[in-house]
Amino acid sequence: MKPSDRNITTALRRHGYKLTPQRCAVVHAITSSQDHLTPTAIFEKVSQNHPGIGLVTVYRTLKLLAELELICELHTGGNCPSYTAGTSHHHHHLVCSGCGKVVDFASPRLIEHNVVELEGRLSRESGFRIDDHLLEFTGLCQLCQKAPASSV
Amino acid sequence: MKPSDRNITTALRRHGYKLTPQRCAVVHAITSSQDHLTPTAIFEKVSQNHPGIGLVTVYRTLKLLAELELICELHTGGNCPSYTAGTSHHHHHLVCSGCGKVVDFASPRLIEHNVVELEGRLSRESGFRIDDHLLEFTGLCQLCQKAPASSV
DNA sequence: CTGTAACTGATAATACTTTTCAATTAGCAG
DNA sequence: CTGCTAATTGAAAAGTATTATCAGTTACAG
Ligand SMILES: [Mn+2]
Ligand SMILES: [Mn+2]
Ligand SMILES: [Zn+2]
Ligand SMILES: [Zn+2]
Repeated sequence: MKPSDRNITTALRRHGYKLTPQRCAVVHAITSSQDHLTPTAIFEKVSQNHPGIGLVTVYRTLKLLAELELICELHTGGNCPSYTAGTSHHHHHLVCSGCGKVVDFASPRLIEHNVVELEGRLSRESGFRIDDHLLEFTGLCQLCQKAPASSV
Repeated sequence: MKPSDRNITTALRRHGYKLTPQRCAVVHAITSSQDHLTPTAIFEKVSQNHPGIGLVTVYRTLKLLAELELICELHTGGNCPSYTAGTSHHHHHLVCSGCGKVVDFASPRLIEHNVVELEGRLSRESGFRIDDHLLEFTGLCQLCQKAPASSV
């Protein structure tokens, strides 16, 4: 077991969760890759050394690890696609993680300027051709701060 | 038909698409709301004045309008959830819209500083309690710039 | 060891989106 | 105005992703 694995597994134990071979396998699949992996990709990776593991268990473990913030989950969990008019002007989003409400805002020129500069640097370093950027804030809207989240 | 509707419908015609009542209804549902609406919400809204419309048609129309960039689609279409180790340090993402590859990067202190300032302002203006932010660039990785996208 | 609550995996259920295809229709030519 | 035709629609089915149920198994505290 690699040290990076141990960090996570001991954290699991510390939180009172049992250390099953399945959970260890999922952790190892994640720590042993540089990439962001989809649940299915992780399942396939785990299945090699641990045939018979259920995809369900992979989902459960990922959810658990992400909740404990032991792994990085990409994309704000929110209900993914939603649509609105007025795509014309470049803008960004403030998303309520309670009810899903979205507020559009324009980011100040200063930030946009810095971001464009950063785009240039990242592009040079990574070889990506960068087309667009997205600045997104997540939090709780006024209503959801009071009431416990009422979901969409 | 509101002027904002007309903008979109004439654009549709200009691109050679037929102007069906269903499409007009979907466009109107979107332009007549301030919010970002999910496909289902749009379907329900349209169904009121246009019972019998198929959910399929709503999906088709949304896809069309988004492709023509006549409406704003929230969240980078990408295959939503993916996981990686090392959530400890705050970082951001560079995502390939061709193959889904994700590169992590730390944004420069200058940007983080500006963003925190912006958070304060947005919070005051909107009443949101802001918990986190996400800066995401989308583009094409080196491979996908050559080969036509090979999907995940 | 033993007991038990936590955990697993097969299955089913749910949810969301796309495909298929026969019937309908928008919009053009005449 | 017709009449034609390719585009479009909607019902149904299929595909895909995720979650719930539940009987059997297992990690681990005592
Ligand atoms: Mn928007
Ligand atoms: Mn990451
Ligand atoms: Zn809210
Ligand atoms: Zn790529």
